[in-house]
Amino acid sequence: MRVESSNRKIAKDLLAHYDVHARRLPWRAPPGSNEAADPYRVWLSEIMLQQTTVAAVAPYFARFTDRWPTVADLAAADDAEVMAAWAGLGYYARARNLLACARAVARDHGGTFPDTEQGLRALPGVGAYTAAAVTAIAFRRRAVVVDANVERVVARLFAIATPLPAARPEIRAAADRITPDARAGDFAQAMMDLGATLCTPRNPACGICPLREDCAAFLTADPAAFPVKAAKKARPHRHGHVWWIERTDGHVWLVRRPDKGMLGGMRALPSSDWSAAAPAATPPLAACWSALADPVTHVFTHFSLGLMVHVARVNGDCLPPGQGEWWPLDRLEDAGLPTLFRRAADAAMKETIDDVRR
DNA sequence: TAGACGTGGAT
DNA sequence: TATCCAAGTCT
Repeated sequence: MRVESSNRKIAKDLLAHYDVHARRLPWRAPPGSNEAADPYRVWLSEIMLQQTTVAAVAPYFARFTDRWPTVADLAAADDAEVMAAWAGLGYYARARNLLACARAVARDHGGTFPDTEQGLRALPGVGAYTAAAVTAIAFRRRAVVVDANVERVVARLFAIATPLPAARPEIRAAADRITPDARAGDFAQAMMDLGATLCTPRNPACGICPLREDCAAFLTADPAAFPVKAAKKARPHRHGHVWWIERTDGHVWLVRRPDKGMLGGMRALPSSDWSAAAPAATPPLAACWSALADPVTHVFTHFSLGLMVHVARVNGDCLPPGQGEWWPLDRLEDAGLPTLFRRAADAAMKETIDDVRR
């Protein structure tokens, strides 16, 4: 009985704090308003926010909802336009699944999102977290929403010493116990706001935390030590080559990467495989190639990469092998290149300018 | 189930 | 500069 009331107190304290301090975000209904959140906007925001900060998402969310205001609009969109609009946000499988999901909703669900976790979970790109979040936030049904914020807050509230990821079942059970029957969506967003603003990974602001007196970790010497995490592996380095083929009339040769694998489905510069041992430089076509002095480097989640940039200028008769397109240099931003290739392009174009100066 | 899968900001 | 990390999902 005491435990149960303690769990209720956590939700009560947190919701009271949320009613005053909720962040105003473009995909949220205004605070205090009783208007229902649009499932399309909630879903879109949840996909964009996966492993991605609010600050990074905000401009993309604005552009997407402006250009495709409804799930039907998005379902009818051109693949290449959606992929280009996603460029720079990362984890491009999300964009491919976003389109597949919108089309599934349009085709199989009459343009209306399923309103249960099970129904949502069956959609492409919708996992346990997103299904629960949309259920709770957009449809105002009880669901246990567990993301990295909730994991951290819960691990601290109950001083869970089991390291992640083994602690997941324990954390989920605890999250279930403190999730209220009413306002589960607000509760989930309140937990995430708390994790993002006060109960942060480092230097948590325990002094002003509304759950301070409910928190077991606060009673320890180092609340930030929770959640305990397993050690990480070192990040390997890979090497490769990238080819800047510029036509004298101001176009560059772009290809589309295969749907599977790194940067799948995105426009790109032609490049070699990326491997631990530096591969030999075998250009895609015969031309007068010059290599830039410094490689373009980029750090991905599971490896870092250095690409040698090779530049060639060719005449209008040239046609590189394989699938690709000549893209006008003066609107290269519209090509939607992932950051790695955008940097390689910047380096190649800077070199070209330096050449002209010489 | 552990690894693949991007990016940029904070420290 | 190096490391961590953010509203995870898929295989």
